[in-house]
Amino acid sequence: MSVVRVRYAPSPTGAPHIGNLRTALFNWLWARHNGGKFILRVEDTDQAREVDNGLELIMESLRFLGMNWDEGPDIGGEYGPYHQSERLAVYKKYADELIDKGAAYYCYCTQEELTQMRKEQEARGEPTRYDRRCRKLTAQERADRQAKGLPRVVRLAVPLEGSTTLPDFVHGDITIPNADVDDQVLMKSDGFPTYHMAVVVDDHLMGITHVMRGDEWISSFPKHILLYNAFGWTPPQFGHMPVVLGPDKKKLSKRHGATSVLQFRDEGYLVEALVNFMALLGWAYDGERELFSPDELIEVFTLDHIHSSPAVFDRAKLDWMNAQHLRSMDAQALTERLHPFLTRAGLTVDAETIRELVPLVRERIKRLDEIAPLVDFMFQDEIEYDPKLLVGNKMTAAQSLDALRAADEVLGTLDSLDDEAKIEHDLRAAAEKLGLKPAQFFGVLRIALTGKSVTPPLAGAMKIMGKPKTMQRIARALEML
RNA sequence: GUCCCUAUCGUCUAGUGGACUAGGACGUGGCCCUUUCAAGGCCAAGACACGGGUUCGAAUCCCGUUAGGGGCACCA
Repeated sequence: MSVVRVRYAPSPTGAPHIGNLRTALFNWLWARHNGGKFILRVEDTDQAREVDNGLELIMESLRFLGMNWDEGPDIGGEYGPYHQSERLAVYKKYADELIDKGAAYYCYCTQEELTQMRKEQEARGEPTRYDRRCRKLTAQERADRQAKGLPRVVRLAVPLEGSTTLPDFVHGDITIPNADVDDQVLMKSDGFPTYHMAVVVDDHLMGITHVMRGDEWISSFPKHILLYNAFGWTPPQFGHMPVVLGPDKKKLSKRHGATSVLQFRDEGYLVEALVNFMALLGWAYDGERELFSPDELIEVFTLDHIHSSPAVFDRAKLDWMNAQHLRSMDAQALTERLHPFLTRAGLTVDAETIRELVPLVRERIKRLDEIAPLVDFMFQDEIEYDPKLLVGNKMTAAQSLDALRAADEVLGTLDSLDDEAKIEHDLRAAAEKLGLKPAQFFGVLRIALTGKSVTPPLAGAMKIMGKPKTMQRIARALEML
């Protein structure tokens, strides 16, 4: 069996969104599953649409997701160059070959002629397509135009009869009458190839074995197969991936909020979760198991389970999945991931302390960025809160006072607050002695210590804050009561 | 308009003619646990778009209908 070679071939028009990257992921998984090659190629044949840092954003997204490539514009490879704009001579050569074979022809129609033609077709209620007038040019007419040096494009001479069968491993074979296929432009008048020309030539030259691309390409699929036929090349295996939709069932776009993985990364989603989630968008293992590490995905990913219908991107499930990965993650790794999110929130916390924070927060956050508001009180010098909160529901000020005094006394006798189990035990005993429910007792203490009604467990928090800060907060609360 | 693709719980999906009174997960509701919040456990509601065939038998095959989506560029 020949080695699997797949590619991700985006055009550098901005940060790739989840939909594009999901397709890239399928390619990458397939390459890794087979020990094959994953190639990054830049489809920059439209100068007008290009964005300056487009390629950089694409590479950054891929790197973040851990999708490493074996050949690409930055690292080269034996099939380079990997920028289509640097392969112009190659396309020219193959276009000439098609002309020589009679499988393509020069077209001298101007933009104006074409729009005029389409307008008339529309008026007559006909499908809009090139009417092949230049294909019908006589040798004399052709020579005349050539002599005048008129701008020209190269068009594919689609067979007038018959039909073409498009082999697709996700949709199954699709057969299209050739009469429905337009004489597509292959080479633009500026010497650049169109997507159709470049993709076929490059996939063939680069030895691509499987093409997985978005569903939106299926309508130009016939042109591609026809081109392979015209060249006498064997096409790679094709699979068109279902599109990813937003919650409104429309194709995912910026309108739906975050769509770039870079944004997701900044919001505190884990690579592991993002990869896991994207893999399950249009692909399933067995319908039962759905939590996978990237390595596990590589192992179990196969083409036969790719869906043919579109999938809606469900943020709630991503959140759940992120939380799952957060919990199963190694403590040290989680510590490292959490660090920047604390720093960014203005909290200076050393790695050792974050390590202690991990068991306190890992089951309470769904995203990394949720850590700061959860633990900030431990690192601030002063906390602000409404003293009224010190008296809980169904409690009197006297009871709160008793609770805080008891806590002050219990904690005060301890050398340090390092023994969480002991603290908890002693505090519970104190509550019982006062005839207070744990919820009431700890509720008051929680406000005194944190200023919030929702926090991680108190014993763990006190341990991290240390005795002086803890005692000082209780004292301050006592003053306010 | 025309060509093409798609159609199982709200969402992601399992299902490839009989094991389907259609399974799992997210979400939702309830209960349990509980130091708040989570997490966890248990339970519940919830789907084969519609209509025709084919077949002893259809979520599964075929044909229509409907509804979504995509294309119809010297854009990818």
